[in-house]
Amino acid sequence: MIDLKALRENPEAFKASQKARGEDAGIVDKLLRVDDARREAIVEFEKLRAEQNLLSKSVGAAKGSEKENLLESAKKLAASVKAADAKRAEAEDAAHKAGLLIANLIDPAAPVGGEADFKVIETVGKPRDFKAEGFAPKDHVEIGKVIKAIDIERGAKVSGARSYYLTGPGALLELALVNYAISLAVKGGFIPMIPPVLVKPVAMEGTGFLGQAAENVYHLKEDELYLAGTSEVALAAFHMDEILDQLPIRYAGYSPCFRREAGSYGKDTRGIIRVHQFEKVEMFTFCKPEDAEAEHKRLLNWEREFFDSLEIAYRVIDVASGDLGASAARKFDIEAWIPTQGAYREVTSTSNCTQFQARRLNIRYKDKKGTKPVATLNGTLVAIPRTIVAILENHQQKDGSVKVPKALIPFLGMDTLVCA
RNA sequence: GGAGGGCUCGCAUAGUGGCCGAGUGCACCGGUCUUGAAAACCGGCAAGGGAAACCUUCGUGGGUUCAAAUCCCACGCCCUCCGCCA
Repeated sequence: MIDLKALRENPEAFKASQKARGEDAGIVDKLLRVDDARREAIVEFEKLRAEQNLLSKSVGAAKGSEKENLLESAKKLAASVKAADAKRAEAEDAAHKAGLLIANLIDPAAPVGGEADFKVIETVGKPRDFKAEGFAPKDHVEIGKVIKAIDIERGAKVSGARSYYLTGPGALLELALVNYAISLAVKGGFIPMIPPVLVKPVAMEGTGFLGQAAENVYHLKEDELYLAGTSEVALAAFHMDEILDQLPIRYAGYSPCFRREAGSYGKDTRGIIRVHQFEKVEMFTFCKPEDAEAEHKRLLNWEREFFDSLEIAYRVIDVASGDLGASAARKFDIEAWIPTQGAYREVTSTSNCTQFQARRLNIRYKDKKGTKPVATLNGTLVAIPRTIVAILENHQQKDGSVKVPKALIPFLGMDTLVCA
């Protein structure tokens, strides 16, 4: 939810933000109108209600025929109070619904444009030169078969397209990555969490996933629950309706993630780059709004450290306005080099959601001036399938085996994944 | 799935139709006293909207009533017992 006061004071900023996202700017004016109507209805109702409260009190004190007379007018008043209340409820509902449609105000520092208009902030490491080493790299599907780490055929047989089994070394690799990521997170002061992934509409809506992103969410109609696409949902909602007194609070959530991948037909159909279910360790921070920007950099740095230690070339991009989620004011992605694609591909993503989610979820803190929504931020520490892709492809050797990056060896218990 | 008990301002509780937005204790914050602390005493202390008057909120949503924390209905959550499953 955006700040309605800020909207009233500067609607142009919100229109510009909507435009930069490639979304409807007209809903800004519409929201202003319904918000006016809402406030009018509230004033009208409160006026009548105050009158009724007064009158009611005098009824209790009165006696005899005076009481009869008072009762008479009180009854009439009760009817108009009821009507005004209904009108108020309707106006509030309309304003609330209109409010939910507007995405978070974009950080003016974010590059404006579509998916392709990102800015490269930094490129780290050099893509490995397989030509110089004298062999052509295999893609992760092939390597996965050779070392028996990934079984996509059987994944499709059992669960359909975009499903897979991690087998033997693949399964061990996931566990090692998760343990490594969690150990780093704990060292960094994050509280590790294993959150529910089955969540209520309020959590989904509060984190901004029921707008534009709704088609990518699994919905269990029978139970009116959703399968979350990221533990961000349950971590954000953890403190719903609370007033937090020590900030920042940092959690590292480990959970499965579910994505319908609607509208991505034909994209990344090979391998495990884009799948319906995967595990992820996600960082999540609640902090003061004024600390959010610095915290965003911190989350990015933790992501960077993680990828540095996997010895994989990557770049960091500043995601363009048109490619931001509804909740994000700004987003940085890490893209790892994928040799067989000759391209950098997204492996992590960190978003500054400013006070947008906290306003919807009613998560606040107190300072001298009053109670205000906190800021929330999230960032991927490790998303398993894409990280496995990056490791297998970047660390493959001529003989078909895969070298394990040093940092991961203690967690995996071996330094090479060999051909089965 | 069945039976019962509960849900009030951080915690514990009081409150069975108007004097209740709501008392008390603990915790917390400020002050007096003290070398300092404790104790004692005094004051403050739920949230939201509003410039204010005032309005809203006693799990949630409906209803009855001039008036609901209080009466009625539905739902949610927690606890106990039974059944079922592990």
